[in-house]
Amino acid sequence: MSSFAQKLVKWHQNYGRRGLPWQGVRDPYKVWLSEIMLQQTQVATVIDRYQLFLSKFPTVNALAQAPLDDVMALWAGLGYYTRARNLHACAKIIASEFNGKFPEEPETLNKLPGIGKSTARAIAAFCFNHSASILDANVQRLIARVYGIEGSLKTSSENKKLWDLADQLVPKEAALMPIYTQALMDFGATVCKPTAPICQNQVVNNCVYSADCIAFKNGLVMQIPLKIKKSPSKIVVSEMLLILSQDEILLEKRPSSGIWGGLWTLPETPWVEVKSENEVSNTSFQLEQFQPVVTFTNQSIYDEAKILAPLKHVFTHRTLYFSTKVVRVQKNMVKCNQSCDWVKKSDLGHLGLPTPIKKLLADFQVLKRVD
DNA sequence: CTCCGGGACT
DNA sequence: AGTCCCGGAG
Repeated sequence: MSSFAQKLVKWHQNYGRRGLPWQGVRDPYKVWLSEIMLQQTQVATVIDRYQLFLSKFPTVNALAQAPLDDVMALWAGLGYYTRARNLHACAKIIASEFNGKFPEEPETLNKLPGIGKSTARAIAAFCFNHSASILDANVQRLIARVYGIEGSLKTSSENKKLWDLADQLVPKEAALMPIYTQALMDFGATVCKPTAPICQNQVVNNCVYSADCIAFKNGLVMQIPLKIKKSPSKIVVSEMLLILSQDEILLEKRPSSGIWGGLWTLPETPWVEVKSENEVSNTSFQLEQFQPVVTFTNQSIYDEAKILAPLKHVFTHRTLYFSTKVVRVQKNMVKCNQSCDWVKKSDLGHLGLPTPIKKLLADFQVLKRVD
């Protein structure tokens, strides 16, 4: 075994994370689900949702047969909703084309929707002892530091270098692949962290790679991996309508792609870009901007509605400010198109709602708080 | 409050 | 290179 893998596995025996519900699991369905959830999402957030998801959809066939809306509802709040749509699409393919059994080769897994190269290898390693390395952000950071790779990890040459190194470091015994792969993830998450890695602690630096790590020996740990400047996010403004009639609320189903794709939101105007935060409060909207989705039989219903102060929500590279008009109506005072539906307040829990909308409805006591 | 981290897809 | 969200850290 390479000394790298040896050290890592030994470290994991003593200090690896314990008690996570997907650890030690070899069932490809469960491993796949956990890996997709853990993409871009922290462990603490995933734990409960993973259990909930499995209790609702115990098998890949159960997931494949579920309506997409049910899957979206269960995913709501996790973010990156393309993952949920791909998850459902992938389950259908596994059920129909693979007889409900996940393929074992990373190359085959990688062709399925939502399963990239690294996730494919994680599934293959955990479930089938496949001897190929994962390369998620944790592993990239670890290898880049140990080998002192100072340039951008995004360039194709540096990226290839990382994959090559990662594969060279894999243990020879295939039976060690599950534990080694888990160890890679744990080490990046708890020792070779993006901020405050263990080796930067002046008192106790017990990192097993300190003697080998080029970044550590050259004092470059915090410079690696090179952080790319992100382009400033645009500021957009919108207005939403909280339309209530008795125990029902009017919601709009968003198109399946784009922001909050496939989720249910309040009817809203198109998002208007403004140049600075100052312009947010003096951006005004008109009833016509809700067409063709929603209109009222009487203009005054809109004009006289109470308006709530703008709320802020930050995306990767959009910052949204949305104000909300609250309208209480009879249903026949509203005209809406196909993308809208009246939903009973008691049914809101079954729908996929974006986090800020959920929060707004909870604050407005339309939706009962879940936490 | 602001900032930052984290894969797949196009 | 740009598009997708959220929660935790600071």
